[in-house]
Amino acid sequence: MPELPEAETLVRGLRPALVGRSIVQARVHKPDILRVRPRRFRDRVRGRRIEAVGRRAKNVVLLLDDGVIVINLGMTGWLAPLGLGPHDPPRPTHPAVTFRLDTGRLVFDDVRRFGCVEALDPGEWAERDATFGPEPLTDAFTPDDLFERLHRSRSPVRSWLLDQRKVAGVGNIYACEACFRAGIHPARRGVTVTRDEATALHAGIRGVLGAAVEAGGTTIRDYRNADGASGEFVHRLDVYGREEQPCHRCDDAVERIVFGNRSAFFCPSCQPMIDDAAWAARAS
DNA sequence: AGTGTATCCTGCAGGC
DNA sequence: TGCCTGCAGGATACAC
Repeated sequence: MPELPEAETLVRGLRPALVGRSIVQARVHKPDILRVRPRRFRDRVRGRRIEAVGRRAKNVVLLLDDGVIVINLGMTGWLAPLGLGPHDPPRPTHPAVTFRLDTGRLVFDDVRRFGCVEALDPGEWAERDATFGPEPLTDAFTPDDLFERLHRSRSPVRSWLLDQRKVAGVGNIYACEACFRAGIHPARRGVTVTRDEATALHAGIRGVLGAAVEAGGTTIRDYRNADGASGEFVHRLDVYGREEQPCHRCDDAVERIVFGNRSAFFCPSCQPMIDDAAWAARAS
């Protein structure tokens, strides 16, 4: 569920509550949320101090005085700071890991348990960090770079955008929205995207992610920020979840198709399909 | 190598 | 009411 804007919103809410706190002990309620045995995990985090709270791709990153906790929220994961501010968020319903702090506690709550909590040493974290593509809201992400790499791929653009090694933090909602903003059919092969279209896609990705961060993310069903509040960007989506509703640009009906086992939403008029044959004809 | 599919898990909505 | 199917914001292990 959470993509870059949702993880970023959560991080911004957690930061003031968590920086400077120490982890007294961790309790693992659902061991399948870890990648190591619970005992090993507990040993790695016990007694550590939280120096900083950040985000990389869709992950919440707790920088410790010795090591790093990386939390992948999966589809339904969120972090509840309890006893750390004036108001508590709603009570977690499916706690997977609880960090008992010197003051209060932090609960990783995850209904579907697709999330993952890891305790890495600095070297392991550097390795992991290097597997992610550029952060789309930083200068490391440029239109030229996007074009050069996308143009070499035969993947559908939507699928390419979901690959965290290509661009960090983009998920299904914002991939669909960015394609709409750029006028690119989500199933078009990367190789068919022109330099101008890649520039528009770059602007679309940045625009939609930036606006969604400002709006506190998108709540379709489960997403909650650190206060337990919903994300308001759901009201500003152009195509995602809007099957059969009028396109905000041309009034035609938004369509839904499935590929890569996931729904893609698009406007058939604003985002015409260009397949290999059409691409060949256009190139000649 | 690079793409596409199936799968992990739970909850909910809709059809009958 | 209850049972069934399909669907969900992610990531990855496989098949080709």
